[in-house]
Amino acid sequence: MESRYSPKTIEPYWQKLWQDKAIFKQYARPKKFYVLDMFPYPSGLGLHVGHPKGYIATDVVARAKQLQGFGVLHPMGWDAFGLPAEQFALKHKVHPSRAVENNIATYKRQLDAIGFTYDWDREINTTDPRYYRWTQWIFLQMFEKGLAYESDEPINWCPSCQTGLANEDLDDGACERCGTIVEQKPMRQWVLRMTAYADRLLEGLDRKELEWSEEIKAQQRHWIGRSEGAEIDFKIDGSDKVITVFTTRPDTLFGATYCVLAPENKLIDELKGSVANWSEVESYREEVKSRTEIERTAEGHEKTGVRLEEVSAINPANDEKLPVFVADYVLGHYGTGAVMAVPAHDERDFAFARKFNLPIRDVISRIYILKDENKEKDGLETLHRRVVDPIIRDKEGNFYLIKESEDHVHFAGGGIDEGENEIQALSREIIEETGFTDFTIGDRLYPQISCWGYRHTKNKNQRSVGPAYEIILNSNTRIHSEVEDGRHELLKIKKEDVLKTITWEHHQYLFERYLGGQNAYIEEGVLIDSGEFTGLSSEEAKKKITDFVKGRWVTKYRLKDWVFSRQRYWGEPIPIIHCEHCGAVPVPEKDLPVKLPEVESYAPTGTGESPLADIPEWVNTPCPKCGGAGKRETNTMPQWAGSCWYYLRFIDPMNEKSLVGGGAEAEWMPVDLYVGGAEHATRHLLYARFWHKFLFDIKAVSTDEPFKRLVHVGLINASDGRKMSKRWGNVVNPDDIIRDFGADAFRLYELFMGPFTQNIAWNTEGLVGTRRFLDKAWSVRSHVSEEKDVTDAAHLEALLHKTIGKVTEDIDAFRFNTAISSLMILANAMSKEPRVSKSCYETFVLLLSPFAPHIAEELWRTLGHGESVFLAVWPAYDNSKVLEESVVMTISINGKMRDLMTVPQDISEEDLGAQALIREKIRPFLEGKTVKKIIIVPGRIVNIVI
RNA sequence: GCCGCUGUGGUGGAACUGGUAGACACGCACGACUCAAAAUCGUGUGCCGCAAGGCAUGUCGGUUCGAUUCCGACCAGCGGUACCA
Repeated sequence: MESRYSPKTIEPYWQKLWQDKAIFKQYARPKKFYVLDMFPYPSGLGLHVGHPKGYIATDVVARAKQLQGFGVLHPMGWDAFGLPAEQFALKHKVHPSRAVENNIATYKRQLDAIGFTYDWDREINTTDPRYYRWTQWIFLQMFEKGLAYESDEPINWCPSCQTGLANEDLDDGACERCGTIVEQKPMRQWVLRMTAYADRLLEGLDRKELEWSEEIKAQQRHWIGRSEGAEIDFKIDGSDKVITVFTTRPDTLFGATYCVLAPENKLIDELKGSVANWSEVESYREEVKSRTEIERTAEGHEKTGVRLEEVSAINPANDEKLPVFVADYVLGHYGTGAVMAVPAHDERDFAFARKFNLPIRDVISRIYILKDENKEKDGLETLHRRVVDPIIRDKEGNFYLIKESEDHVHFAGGGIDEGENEIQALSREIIEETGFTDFTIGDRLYPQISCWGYRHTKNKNQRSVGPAYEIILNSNTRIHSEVEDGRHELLKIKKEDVLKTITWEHHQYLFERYLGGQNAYIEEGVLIDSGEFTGLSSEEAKKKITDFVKGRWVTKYRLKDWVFSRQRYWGEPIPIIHCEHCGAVPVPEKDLPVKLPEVESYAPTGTGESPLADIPEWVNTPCPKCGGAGKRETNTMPQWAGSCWYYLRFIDPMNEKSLVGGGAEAEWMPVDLYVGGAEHATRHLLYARFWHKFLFDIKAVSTDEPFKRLVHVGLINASDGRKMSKRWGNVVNPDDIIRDFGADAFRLYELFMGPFTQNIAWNTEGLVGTRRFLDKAWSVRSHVSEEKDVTDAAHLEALLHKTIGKVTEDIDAFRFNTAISSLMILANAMSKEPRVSKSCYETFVLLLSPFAPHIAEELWRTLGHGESVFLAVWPAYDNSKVLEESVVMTISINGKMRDLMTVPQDISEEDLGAQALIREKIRPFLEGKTVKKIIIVPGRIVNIVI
């Protein structure tokens, strides 16, 4: 054995041996474990130190699992179609296939230097025709089932990248690659009906066996954006046309005071003849069209719109005629592109109504149920009462008037009597209760509030509901009132103290909303002023009102179908032939793959057509159905297509009969552990789940969720906190780190830096720590006794077993940083011992081996083993060896640590308490105090309460 | 705005089901070795204080004998999403 640890010599040696001897192809074992990385997109820049973090983690797990007796599948491949590769090729004037080849070679060399267990016999490359043959095959299956279809809807078009994009490819309305703001461009495109799987994609997330972080699940749920609601028809007055609106709140239908159509809504064109101000409407629509999504949102949600003069919609609930507007706050692509506006209960409608001076009618009130003794009593008559409350302030708003009665403090409101309206009742109540007569009635506040409870003065249940108004006192003119009789007290309270002073909860709420300014009440509650539905809860009313107006209960999604064609060269050709007679005809399976033709120029055409369209000898081909003249589809698939199913191909990469053989598929699926960046939450992971569920439906796979456990890796940023990028000149190359510190120190450091899922800044200085640790682990080898009967000190043995437990658990839980720290503690302890037993050191080497495989293999062999350490067996944990005879206990006074005491493991509680009290450090604290209680937590703490 | 996550020494971070806050590591200081330096080894290192002791886990409250951990309100940062009816 070398006396000095030299990673440069041992690392390439063992890497070669592991490959040559196929150490990591123990596939025949009875238990399987499929561990997968999100395969890289090989860019021209090569790897930086941030990239391998996830790969190192899966490698640690793969090695540990093999030691624990599993047959482990741990493959690697390349995702290489798509714009980045094509743009790199254009810039460097090489063919994309050449560029990809070179980039892969660089990546592979860099990865191999880190020492991974990949089975390169299973390497796949999405741009290889033998691979994309099956990507095309899956597309054809979708086409057969009607899940792939052509559409002419406007799509997101990036004028700089010259291609259409899916919704998922946008970043704040801009192309996520180049930052150019996208346009809406109508063009023919292929679309995958992902919405058909929306519910199943949601459902799958709720499965118990799916071990995914809440974060990613929440992101996917949000992206799918399922909402249930009603489609309700509003007839157009004097016409047979209807406006169909979508609403999640049919319970607010009686509060609708107008309708809004999205500018894109085709119904507007149909109404052209009856719109009096057509030119105004038309110019508004033009204006909206010219503004991008970004501009629309940048305006701070300021509402704009135009009324369709002389058009009215009829509210099917009460036959009221409502004005109709066109406004861009209603989106054309969601729901039905039309809404009923209920300003009292929707923020956007509220803002629009205020701006355009439209009526606001509240039909939902918040319920307050009085507490305890004031709860409604069964079997009593229930009174329904309309009330109104004044919020009375002086001119300056310095103080507010509140009434104190019996044991409550509240606003001085009261009931509305027969024949009175709100304003009359309000005026009367103010004068009666406060005596003030010179006041102005201000804003009516939202919402009305219902207060339900038992009134013992009447021995009845009472449900009162009503609005509040702001009242401004103009002068001190007063007359005789209840206050003067001494029955009540009138309090003058400063604004900031009002909330504290009021005792009725519903009046507190009222005042809070008053302070918050006028806004819509968007929560659910109980219906008011809603005809026969008055008094129902929102929940009850939703379906009843929908039925009443013959509406349909429907489900809508935010998720859209996946725009699947790109007008670029470097992608999988879509295997379709267009024929004048037969339409879109699938390429027969026997003719797959449709190979991407070799071309001189693959730059985008600038016409919105794929460069493939310029190659007549490729495009022109007979129709497979009728034999007539046909033309190949010239659009290609998006970058994400190949990654939708690659994990299946790893299982059976050479199969020429099917994408994956059934037996092998059933043997290895699902993927037990999948590790990759969180940035793929709504694209790759959603797309792949969609394809997988489809493959499950056509019985190509046996599971309907592909990835059992998903862990997302935290990013490594540059030391300046920014992303590592050529642009900032802050990129650190793993080659340099491996040259200076060795691959093992590099692997350890990547995982030791911090919690695995957390983002963190790179710091090369930290590497000396993990390197020193390896040096120490190496030097301890010279303490190892060659004699058989040497036993370790008791504390070392206990520590060893603690470490076995800790490392085993931590690897499972992805707590690599603390696993490594516990290995450091063990190494430090061994280095202090003059003699360490061989078995102790061997166990240490085994525990270290997943993290630092090269040094572990080298040390293992010097201990006299002829076979690889990775064919050995993971050490077993013995709990009985962890317990020591004596234990250190904390003595604290009132929870504060004061002293430590070493006692035997089996000491009785009485002895413990007694001994604690007479400790030298403790006694001074007890002087002149009484000991109230002594709390003992065995093995941990004695707490003296004084 | 909404959803999710995170706030602990000079730095990265640790703390199991509420029980010694700061493990492990970096850095720094001092010492040993050396002609010297690097490397290595040893000792120390939350803050204030000579000390006894006090103060400390984003802020303010609460529960508890005892809170980084549980509860409530707030503040800050990161990520996702945003006029989705």
